[in-house]
Amino acid sequence: MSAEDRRDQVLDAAVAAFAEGGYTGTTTDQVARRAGVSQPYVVRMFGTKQALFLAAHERVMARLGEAFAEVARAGGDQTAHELATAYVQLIKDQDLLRVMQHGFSLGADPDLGPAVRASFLRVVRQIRELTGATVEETRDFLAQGMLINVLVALQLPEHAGDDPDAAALISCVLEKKGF
Amino acid sequence: MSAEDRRDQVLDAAVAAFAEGGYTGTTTDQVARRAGVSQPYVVRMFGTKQALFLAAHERVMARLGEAFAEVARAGGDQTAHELATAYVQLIKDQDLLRVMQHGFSLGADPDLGPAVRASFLRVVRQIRELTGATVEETRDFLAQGMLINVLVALQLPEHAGDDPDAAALISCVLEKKGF
DNA sequence: GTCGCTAGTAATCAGTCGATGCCTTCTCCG
DNA sequence: CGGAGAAGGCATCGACTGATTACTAGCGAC
Repeated sequence: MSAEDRRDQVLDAAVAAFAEGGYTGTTTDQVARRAGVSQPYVVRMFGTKQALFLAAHERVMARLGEAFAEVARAGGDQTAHELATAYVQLIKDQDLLRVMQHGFSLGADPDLGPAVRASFLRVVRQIRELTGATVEETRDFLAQGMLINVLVALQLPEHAGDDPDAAALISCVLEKKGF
Repeated sequence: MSAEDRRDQVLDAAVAAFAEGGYTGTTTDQVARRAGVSQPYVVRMFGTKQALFLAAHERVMARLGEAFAEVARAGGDQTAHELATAYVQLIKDQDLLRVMQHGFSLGADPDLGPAVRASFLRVVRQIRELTGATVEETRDFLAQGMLINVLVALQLPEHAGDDPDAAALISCVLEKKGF
């Protein structure tokens, strides 16, 4: 297999593996097994585990950026609401959301922190440019997104049956967004 | 030292240690060193590392609940806004926020997931009871809180100088809340 | 005084993890 | 054919980690 195809394959595996387990909770061997290659090969392909995580995280954030850009190309008139719907659709692949969420927890890491900050700000800037929203509107948009992140990361939708309050909150947050 | 005092001391150390590093990224030895005791003692005191994290997480969420309850006792008339201010004041101790944030990423863990879900829902229920807010108002309140969590976890306030967009977002989110 | 209980440590074990070095296999080009 | 380079695995190392066991010092009761 060509190096580039293999790299993509390993990155897909890395996203899935890091989604459950996070950075420190995932081993390079788990990534390797998912990708069907050996653990040393994964390490050497990216140099270090840090670089592997950053590449996976970068891929996730890039995918989010592409999804938003596509909404803009479609060119509706309620861009903010359409972005929200696109976001909810995208994160039906919970792996994306989980890797992003784990990234948020790495802000204090001296090596990974700057990279995750940059990715986050890139998306924030993109949202503002696409919607032309005010800072306050951007804030509210982001806030809803972060709440969605937490609810899904907590697996509350899966456990909504256990708790009526949880069910009410979830349907309220995700209503009319096609979750 | 009495067992209870020592336990409190270790729990404080655990909150600080887990705040940076998260669950998998923190060793029981790091907790022990912070508390000034030996690593085996920490493990035996709580049985397992999981139980130690749960106790630390529980303490953090309990502290949050107490802060909210105190606002209710003070008995203002703009409870929601006062809760928000109390929240921002409380999480000036960033360790609390970080442990909470790390907890959110553990929702998929079969052992820790149910506990962090329960703690989260307990706080949600408390907010609704204290403010008498509608589900939508509760959602918006929570959403702002989750955005604050992410911004602080990303250490964006510390790095606001690097990026004008970041600075605008932060001041917008935390304005009038005394951060 | 010594017995028993509590707080706490030192030593150590068995497993795990990221990383490195060396070998093999395949393919393409001359 | 032959060799050079790329793809990829195997063996292994050194450090780390959670947990267990055995031991010691202090202290109140009888």
